[in-house]
Amino acid sequence: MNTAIKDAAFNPRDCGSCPIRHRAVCSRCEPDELDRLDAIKYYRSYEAGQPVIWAGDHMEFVASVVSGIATLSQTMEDGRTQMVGLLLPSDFIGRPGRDLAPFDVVAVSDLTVCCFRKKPFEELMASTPSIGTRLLQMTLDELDSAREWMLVLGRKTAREKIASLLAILARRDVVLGKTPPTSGMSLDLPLTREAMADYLGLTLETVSRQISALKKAGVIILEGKRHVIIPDIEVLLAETGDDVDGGPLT
Amino acid sequence: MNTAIKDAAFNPRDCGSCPIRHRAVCSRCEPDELDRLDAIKYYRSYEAGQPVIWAGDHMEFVASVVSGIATLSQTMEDGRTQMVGLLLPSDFIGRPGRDLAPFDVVAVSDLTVCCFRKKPFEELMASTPSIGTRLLQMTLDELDSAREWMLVLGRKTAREKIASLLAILARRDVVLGKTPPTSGMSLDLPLTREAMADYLGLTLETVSRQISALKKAGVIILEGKRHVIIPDIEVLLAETGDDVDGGPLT
DNA sequence: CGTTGTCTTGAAAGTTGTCAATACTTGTGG
DNA sequence: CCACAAGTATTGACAACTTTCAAGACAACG
Repeated sequence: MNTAIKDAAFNPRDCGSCPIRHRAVCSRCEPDELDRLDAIKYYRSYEAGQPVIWAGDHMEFVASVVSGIATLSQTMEDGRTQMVGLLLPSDFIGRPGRDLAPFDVVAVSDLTVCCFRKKPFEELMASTPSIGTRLLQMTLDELDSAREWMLVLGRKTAREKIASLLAILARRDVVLGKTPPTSGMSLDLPLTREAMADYLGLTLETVSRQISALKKAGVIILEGKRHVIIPDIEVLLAETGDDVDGGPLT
Repeated sequence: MNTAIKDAAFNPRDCGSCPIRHRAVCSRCEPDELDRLDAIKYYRSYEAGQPVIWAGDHMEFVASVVSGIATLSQTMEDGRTQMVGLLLPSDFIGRPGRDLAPFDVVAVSDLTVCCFRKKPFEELMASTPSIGTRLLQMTLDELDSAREWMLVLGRKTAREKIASLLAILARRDVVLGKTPPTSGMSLDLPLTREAMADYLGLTLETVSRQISALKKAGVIILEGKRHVIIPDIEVLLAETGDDVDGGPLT
């Protein structure tokens, strides 16, 4: 709750100071296009744990994640759930041209999103190629990572799954400049054991056991439950089962 | 091989008679736009089993599947492979704006594709909104189905996976008008047991056993190895583990 | 008619899930 | 300030499911 207020510290009316200005769906817009987007945008915040959208809901808006983390997931009748996406700042929520949400979206941390009413956004997109082009690029990237995740879900062992998740989180922190890709780097887990299990297609007990196993093997060091130190990044990458040619974390 | 020749029976220079004209990436093009696409297109055929692209290759073209079936898949160093897409007529291969292929593409039946050299296609896309718009729509659809498949891979049992695959194939035949969605409908499996296993994240032995189990339970009837009769479609859908509200095969 | 690729089935082993008990952390209220 | 409750995480024992290894059936093809 405090976080949400703090995160809204930039001027919510000024796209120029927006922290996701250069990566979100609007990143290719010219100043005049940005003005038109500005006219239909509004911010919305959710507390950690709150639902943003339920599968089957009518979507009245599309949105960009400004700060915080949300998950995209699917739940079966008997309660089994599978996460199908992790939404980080600059990621896009919703789909122009469809009005029923196919998946649940839940805030896992305090979350602020920049919403656009769907109808005006669709009209704007039709007249503004730079939005559609950027959205296509983002969607193709997401499709590639969904397909990479299918390999993890379908073919990797529990231990490889955990190592893969840690490697992904490490790579993301490096890309965002949070830490250099050195040995000895550390990272915070943004997810509970249960959320990790939902991401990886495992039970939370198996997640816990495999994290303990990686700790016992010296691949990672735990500080508390959520902070991980990686003594040797290459050792971690070797545990993912992936090809490691072409250098680490590229 | 005969198939490839037969499939090329329509005039390959006339987009008007193209069997995927109304569903492929070009489906929204006006006649003049089609002429420009026409100028950079060429057909290419592959025999069943042949590779179309290897992961890591430079992509010199993008393409639409005209006839036949191809798979998109990923292989680990030790040989474990996961299929991440099934490419059917009208599906798009390749990605504007990237020149290394992220996945292997293999023809599983005789295959004919309509290729566009990548550079000219990208230029044309920049000046022809109807292509980009259609490609965005197709990519969003593929992303949704990739995410649905993540639930299958991560959370379903072997039996549910087989039932889900059969349900998908049945739904596709209904949508294409090959058969009405009646009880007693039948379908041909376009994949070997091994390819099904790669799609479902199973071994081919488990695929075989679960097909036998569904047969023994009366959910399906086998005629030969590749032809399936579905006595009661709702019984099959119940085996998928999915919610079946809202009518079958919708 | 043998070869090859595909498919089925069995038995044993291994991995992961299930059920259960316990510990740790945090926040609330007495 | 302490006690308690709730949420989160760890660990053990056992069960269940899927894989692995192996043998053999079946069909297509030269």
